[in-house]
Amino acid sequence: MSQEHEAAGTIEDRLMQRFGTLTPTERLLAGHLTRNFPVAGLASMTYLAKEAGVSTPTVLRLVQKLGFRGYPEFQAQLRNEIEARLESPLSKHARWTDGVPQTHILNRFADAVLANLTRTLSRIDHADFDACAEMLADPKRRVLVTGGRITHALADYLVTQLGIVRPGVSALPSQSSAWPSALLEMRPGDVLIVFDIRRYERATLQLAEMAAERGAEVVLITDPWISPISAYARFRFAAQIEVPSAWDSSTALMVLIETLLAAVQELNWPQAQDRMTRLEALYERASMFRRGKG
Amino acid sequence: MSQEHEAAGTIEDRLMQRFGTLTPTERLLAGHLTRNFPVAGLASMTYLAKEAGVSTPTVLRLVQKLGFRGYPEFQAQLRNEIEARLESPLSKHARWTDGVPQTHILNRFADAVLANLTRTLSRIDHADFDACAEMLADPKRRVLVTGGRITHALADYLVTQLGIVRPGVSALPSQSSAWPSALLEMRPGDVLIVFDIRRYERATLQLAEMAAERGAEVVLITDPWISPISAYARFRFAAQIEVPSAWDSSTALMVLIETLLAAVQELNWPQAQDRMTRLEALYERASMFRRGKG
DNA sequence: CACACTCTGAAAAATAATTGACAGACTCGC
DNA sequence: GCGAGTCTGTCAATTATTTTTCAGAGTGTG
Repeated sequence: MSQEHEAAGTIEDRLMQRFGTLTPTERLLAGHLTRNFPVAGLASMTYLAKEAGVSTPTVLRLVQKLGFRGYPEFQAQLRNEIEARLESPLSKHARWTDGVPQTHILNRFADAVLANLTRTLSRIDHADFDACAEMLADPKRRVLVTGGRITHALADYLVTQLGIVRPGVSALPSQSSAWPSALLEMRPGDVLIVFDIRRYERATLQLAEMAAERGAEVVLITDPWISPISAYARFRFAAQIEVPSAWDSSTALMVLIETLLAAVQELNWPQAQDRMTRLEALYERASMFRRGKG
Repeated sequence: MSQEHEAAGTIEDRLMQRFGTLTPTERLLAGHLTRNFPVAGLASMTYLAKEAGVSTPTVLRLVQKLGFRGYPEFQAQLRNEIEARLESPLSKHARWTDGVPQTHILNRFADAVLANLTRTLSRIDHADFDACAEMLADPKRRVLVTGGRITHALADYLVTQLGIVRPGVSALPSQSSAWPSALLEMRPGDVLIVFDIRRYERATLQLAEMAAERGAEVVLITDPWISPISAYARFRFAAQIEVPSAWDSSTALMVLIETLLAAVQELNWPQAQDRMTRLEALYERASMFRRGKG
């Protein structure tokens, strides 16, 4: 069903719906607005314009594109929405999808994921975390990543993103028959990142063992039951993975990955930035891009 | 810092605290303010005065008794409080890793991710969501999945997991040169799931367009700025992706995927369960074949 | 009942915000 | 390259809002 919600809808909806039709500067503003929603819109137009880095007429034009006659009308609507939001049971999950019973899969799942995340994050030993990030930021070490049946997609993601920030990152081949030759190339001080959850695979364990023997630093990303690889790991991070389904959630793993990535990126920002701009240029040249800002 | 703000605390607290020292008309105003807190305070002083049935100087005097230099300062403080209140209760900072400054990347990132998640989940149109899950649960439709430079890992994850639950799921080849032949095989009613965020790629847009022309149902998973593919999509889901880093977070996308997976799995649980046990058995045999584990 | 005092709102003055008109900058198609 | 068209900020006019001033109304006291 459904693209008829055009005319009305909440301000947030309208912003998203019309984002495509906005001009570059207006997108700048729309971005700022959604990022700091809704409070940013409560300030005066002048202030909002300054914060977003645009001029006041741009603010006015955007607001008019959203269907309001003027800024005051926009603010009135915004206040109404805030009122509605604040009045609904604000303690619990009032922010999940309204109009759906609490037993709907959406709500049950959202609850579980949120709980997983808070637990996972609060369990991180920050000293370990910092040390691990520092190790991963060292460009002299090469980094190999491997995952299991389910987690290989996450390993892949990590390789892609970490590979943007620093050189020498690669994925281990997916067939374990090809691992020995990869191990042979490994130097002491190199890093092996292993994803290993539930159904721990024996081949992965052996891989970690051999890597550790060859002097590689093993980083283990696992579940709360802790893979046996832990024995060979210099760093280990456990993510909560249980959700109301027959399989395990990878969301907390994803957050772990991204948090590490953020830390590594922050640690050697100059190089990372340099790599990113160069990479960007290469991509730019390689394919035709839509115009527009990121 | 010399003088004011001796009375700290939230505006509501201050109102209560000083209620006793107020004059009759000021109490009228204070009552109105607490009854319609906090939205009443966001309007202009003139409007607020009229609503409360007092004059504008009275408003100003009350606000000054509360310790503010003027009405604008009062409103700024009010906005801050609203912002704090609108933040997810879960992102109350106390939960994150203690002993680390709030500015540590771990905390900043955790905050951002949590906010993204609540935003993303609360934004899902549940009717759309249900309809989409039902469509994906239909075993007669084949499902193709494709992603971009960064999102291909997510597409991969979706294929792996959805492929466990139902038959006929595959990833589109990664080179766009191989897409035409894949399109040729597509039948009306088949589903194309497209991940498309920021830097929207032109080739992906064309793919979606052609698929839609051939009668395929397009499901778009995108960012808040909404990929232009939206025009061809039967269903579209937007995930918040901004985090304190130079790249975009995929966590919210991951949650979207998993929530959909959970819904699909729930919809045809018997078949899914059957497939899962059979698959399990196959993996068991395969690993024994490789030299087994206990 | 006058006096001192406080409280209150009307109106004016000061300040800030909103909006429209315009012109330079930029992009795109040719 | 060049013109048509679009975008965007500067500026000024208009409008609204905040703040000050001040006089009258209310209150309680001696």
